[in-house]
Amino acid sequence: MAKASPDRKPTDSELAILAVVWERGSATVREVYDAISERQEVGYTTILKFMQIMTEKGLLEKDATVRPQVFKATKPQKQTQSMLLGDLVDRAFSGSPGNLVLRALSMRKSTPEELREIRKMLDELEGDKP
Amino acid sequence: MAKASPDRKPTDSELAILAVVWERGSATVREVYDAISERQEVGYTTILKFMQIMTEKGLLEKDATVRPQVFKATKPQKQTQSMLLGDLVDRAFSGSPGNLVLRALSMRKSTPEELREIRKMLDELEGDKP
DNA sequence: CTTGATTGACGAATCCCTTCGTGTATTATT
DNA sequence: AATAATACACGAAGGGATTCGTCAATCAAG
Repeated sequence: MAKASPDRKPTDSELAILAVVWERGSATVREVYDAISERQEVGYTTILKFMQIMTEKGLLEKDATVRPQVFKATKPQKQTQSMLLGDLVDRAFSGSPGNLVLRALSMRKSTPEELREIRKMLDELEGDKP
Repeated sequence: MAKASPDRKPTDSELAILAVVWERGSATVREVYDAISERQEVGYTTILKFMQIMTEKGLLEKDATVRPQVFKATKPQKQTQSMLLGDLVDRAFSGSPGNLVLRALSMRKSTPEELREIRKMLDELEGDKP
């Protein structure tokens, strides 16, 4: 069988598209275009081309049986997030996730609920080690 | 005066070089080359070219008065880390740092000391809000 | 069934990252 | 000082990411 691209990291532009698809579960080219063009000046065919390439790469898959064909992500958001994070940790944080977490927290943008969530996660992690 | 690139995000290769420079405080081309070529097959002139371009971009600055010229980073590591993190949060985590932190923690690679550090940071953040 | 508007496929142009080859300047050694 | 080794500058090639223009296919109205 033909080997696709061995799990490359999506580019910034590709991530922008993935974000829309993840949020909606699935999306047509026009839906993605509408969402992105709110923030950036970009052409419809540009988005289309990207989504075609992403389909070739295996980042998206399309259902061509329906007319405005709908795309969905082949990999769940969480998995891609983990990959991206691991990459950043290795490359910019000396392989230390804790290091990264500290810096992320110091950005002071987390809501109280999030902080509570994080604390709960900490409890689990530490309780894990009796 | 000529406007440099307005704080672009360093590429992966540039980050690899920055990592070496940050760790040493400053470094010559050969030092960076030695460090990186331990892990990757790469040419000396390739590293040199990168460091020249990075100097043009303003990522590095060099002291050319000494003979094996020494380079150092123009921006502190923490600042670049924050930029990279903010970028990733916006692009892949819906702008929610807490979201990112949770996922980073779930990677289970943090040491107990790091977890303690993180808890301390949490305490500060929550205490901050009387 | 025509016609106008969307949608989809393709190819080409451009830009920037990445990688080296080559030639020159500088330092070290004898 | 002569020669070898190292360091530096410059330019150019290769490739992938981006961006669009163009044209064919499909759909919605009338």
